[in-house]
This record gives sequence, structure tokens and C-alpha cells, in this order.
Amino acid sequence: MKIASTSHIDHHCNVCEPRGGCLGMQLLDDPGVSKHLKQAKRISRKGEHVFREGEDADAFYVVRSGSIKSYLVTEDGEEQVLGFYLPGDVFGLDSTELQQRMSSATTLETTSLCRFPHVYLADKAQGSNLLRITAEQMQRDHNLVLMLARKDADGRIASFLDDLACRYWSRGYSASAFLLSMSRQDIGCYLGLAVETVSRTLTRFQECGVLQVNRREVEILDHDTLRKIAGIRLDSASDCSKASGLNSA
Amino acid sequence: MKIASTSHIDHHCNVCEPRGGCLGMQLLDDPGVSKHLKQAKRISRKGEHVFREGEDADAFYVVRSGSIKSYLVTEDGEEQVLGFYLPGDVFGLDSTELQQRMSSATTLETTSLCRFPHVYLADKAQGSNLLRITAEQMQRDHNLVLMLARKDADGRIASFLDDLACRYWSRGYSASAFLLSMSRQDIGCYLGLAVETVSRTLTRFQECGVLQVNRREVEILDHDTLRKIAGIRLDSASDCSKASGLNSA
DNA sequence: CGCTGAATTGACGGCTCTCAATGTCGGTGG
DNA sequence: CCACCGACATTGAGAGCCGTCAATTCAGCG
Repeated sequence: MKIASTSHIDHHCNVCEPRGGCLGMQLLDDPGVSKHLKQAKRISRKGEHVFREGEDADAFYVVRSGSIKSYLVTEDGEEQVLGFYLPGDVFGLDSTELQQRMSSATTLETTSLCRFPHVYLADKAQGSNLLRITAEQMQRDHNLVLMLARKDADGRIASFLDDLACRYWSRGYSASAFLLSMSRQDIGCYLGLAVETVSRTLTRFQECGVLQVNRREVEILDHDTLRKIAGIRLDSASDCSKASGLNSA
Repeated sequence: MKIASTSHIDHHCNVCEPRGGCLGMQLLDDPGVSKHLKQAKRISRKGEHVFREGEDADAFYVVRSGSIKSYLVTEDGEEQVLGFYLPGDVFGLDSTELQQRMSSATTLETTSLCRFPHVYLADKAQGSNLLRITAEQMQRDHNLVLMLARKDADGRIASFLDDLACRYWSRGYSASAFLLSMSRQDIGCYLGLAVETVSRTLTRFQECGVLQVNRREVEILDHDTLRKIAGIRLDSASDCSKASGLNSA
């Protein structure tokens, strides 16, 4: 049994075998296109970027050898890793054609990649806007991951409420007052928090005048502060932090 | 401005307008198929399941009114919410055709849905196995969410190592010994833990004889225990918990 | 009116973060 | 060859957030 180091390069690529054969052959049976694909193989040294957040998403990739780190940069400049990709793994699909990258990808070592430009897939794989919808879903998943990994209870609750408000707003409803259709239990389960923490946090937000809560009824009184809490705050607190909260008692 | 309650029913459905018009019309321009689609509109009362994990995934859905909760059931029987869906949202795409549902979906209130059977999309939206790949990616995202929301540091590290081992194994490498291509910083960033916590946890695992660590080199000595730690454990501990750990000092 | 389930509130303990110092490895220059 | 340096990793001490347990309140309902 060989020891995994992910760093050697196969000239006879077989990383796609577990998937049922070379992905390039599956997606691109046009010989001319396959030629393009072969030219699209590239090798990067450690620490180089495959793509960065915000760039145009014109392709996705398969790792031939080496390894890849996918990550986001949070508002405070810290990075949030979304996943690691080993030989045979597909990455870059979270942003489909005509979109901008919603994450960055960089090499962890010398890495060989197979590049699949979206434009060459147009005939066989154009899933109307289905792929766009799945990308939206992944966007959400990434946001959730980011919340769970980087935000404290205050940040998660604030983000959750702000997200709900935005989604209602985009549908023509009020962004300030709405009814929660889910229980505290569900919210806690979603945000990785105990029910009691959800309840306590909502109460504290109310005491600070950020919002008004009564059972399932929510009214957001101070969107700006709510959004400030939702952002990752380190020392920028003193807005509505736990230390205070008794100034209205 | 109307107050959002997500509970009223639009007979003239317009929830897809933000997306550029009725999704059914976009995907199914065959009148006969559109007829099928209309028949597929359904109303569910609060607490009813749209689908359950493990069922055949033969369709996805759009929320017309009401709201949906998507969730997983963890090994210890608790549920982990993955997301909430409001009118206009698409859900059920995380499992593509010919697959089994990898999550469950239930209504939070009386809810009206539009159902899109995969079989009717075959002509226009059959993205070869692209959708399957995106579903795999979502599967991973869900696993990450589940880790971040439900597992402590031990469980996350153990899950992380077990996942790496399995992925190397499936590629023909040793599942017991491998080199980490990512730094402690990256691991912590991925698992939502501080670097120090990652380091301390690895050291403790080594002290318990579960694995051998030296910088980037990892050798798993006791896969069973590692997997036991990776599973959510409440009182089933005493394997390698923090209380002990000094028995080899 | 009493029951049931959801929600709130309080006390306590533990896990993990932060801050800080030390140790280790690889590279660089004298 | 060796000293130095920077990046990465380990280890320790203290504090704080949040989960757990438990009691109470409240809304809905027969």
C-alpha cells in the first residue's frame, strides 16, 4: 500500500476512474475539444491561486495530483476554509457559467489540474438554469458554514434574522416585521445553538432596543445595529454585547 | 407593505418572477408536460413531510406559499436543520435523479408547492453527471455543517482525519498513514477551531494511542476508536476524553 | 379549569478561545 | 559550517461563552 502524499504526478491520468473514466472523455467526446482540454492541463506550485473570489467563473477543475484549499475571505480579512480537494476531486462548480467566483482556490503544494471550460460543455451539459440554482444553494451552504465556524451566538442570530428580513424584502414583504414560521428549537438546530441560547439572545437584543420579539412575532427596530452584530466583530462591540444589557432594567 | 406570514396562498402564482418568470414555463415548454406540472401542485398541512432521507429523489420543488424546513437526522437521533425555504425558494436539488434523498424536508405550516419531476426535464436540463457532482459537493457541505453545528473539537478532528483516511483509501492510498498537505491553521479554519485547539487535540489523541503525529505526518493506530470519537458521543465517552489523557505521562 | 408543549429565565460547569512563551524545522547569509 | 531568522507547531494559564440541568411562565385547547 502506497503512502499518500498527493504530491507525485501521474502522466497517465487515472484519477477519474472511480467516477467511471476520464471526465474529459465523458463530457467532451468531440476530438477537437478534447485536444483543447489536454492543453488545459496545468501545473501550479505551492501557494498559487487557481482562481480568486470575484473573478469570472469560466471553468471548473479536477485535481490530478497535489491538493487544493477552497476558502472565503471574511469581512474582517480572515479566511474561512470551505474544503480540501485531493486527486480525483472536482472543484470550482460552486460558481457556474456567467457568474463570479464565490470562493477562492489555492494550491497547498505543487499541484496538477485538469481544466474544464464551461463553454466547451454547452452542448451536452447545459442544464438551463438548474446549475445556477444549485450554485445559489451552495452559496447558502457556504454562508451557513461561515456562520457556524466564525460567529458567536449573537452573530448567528443577527445573521439569521437579517437573512430572513432580506429574503422577505426581496419577495415584497416587510423587512422589519414578520412572523417566524419555525420554532426556537428549529432555529437553534439550524444555528448550532441550544434553545435557551436562542431565547436569551433574542431577549437581550430586545433589551438593547434592536428588535421587538413576542413569540413568533419579530419586529426589527435597528437594522444597522443588527447588521453590525451579524458581521464578525472583535473589538468593535459595545453595541449590544453581553456585558451591558442591563441598562434598561 | 404587507407583513410576511408566508401562509396565504396565491392562486396566481408569481413567486418565480424574481427568477425571470415561472420556472415551470422555463423548463417545460411542452404544453403536455406543463399540464403534468400543474397537476403536481400540492398543498400540505403543517408538519407533513415532502420527502424523507433515503427515499428516491425523483423531483425537486418550488415553494409557492408557506415554508419548508430541510434537515438531517444525526446518528444519535437528533435533527440538524440545513435550511429554511420561503415562497419562491427552490429545494430538493441536493439529491439529483436516480439518487436517494440525502436530507428530509417537512412543512412548518400549511404550504403549497410546485413539483418538478426530474423525468420531465430530461431533454433540456440533463446536465450529464454535472448535477450529480454538484450533489456530491452539497453532500460534503452538509457534512461540514453537521460537524460545525453538532460536534465538539474532538469529534471534528476525528471526523476530519477519518474523512481524509477514507478519501485516500478510495484512491488506493493507505488509510492509516498519510501526510497532511494543509497547515494546522488551515485545519482550524476549516473546522472552526483555534490552531491551539487543533494541536492540543492531536496531542491528546496521540497520548491515548489513537494515532501517531509528527508535524505533517499522521498515522492512525486505532480506526475504531477514532470513528467512535467522530460520531456524536454524549455519555459514551471515557474512550479518550479530556478527563483522562494523563495515564501515559 | 387543568393539561401539554413551547418559551423564558436562572445557576453552574466545562469546553474552547485568547494571550503568551517555548520548541522545532528549513532556509539564508556570514 | 554555524549562527540567525521566520514560519509553523506545541504547551501553559486564565477568562468567557455557551451548553446542561432545572424551575417557571405562557399560550392554546379540550
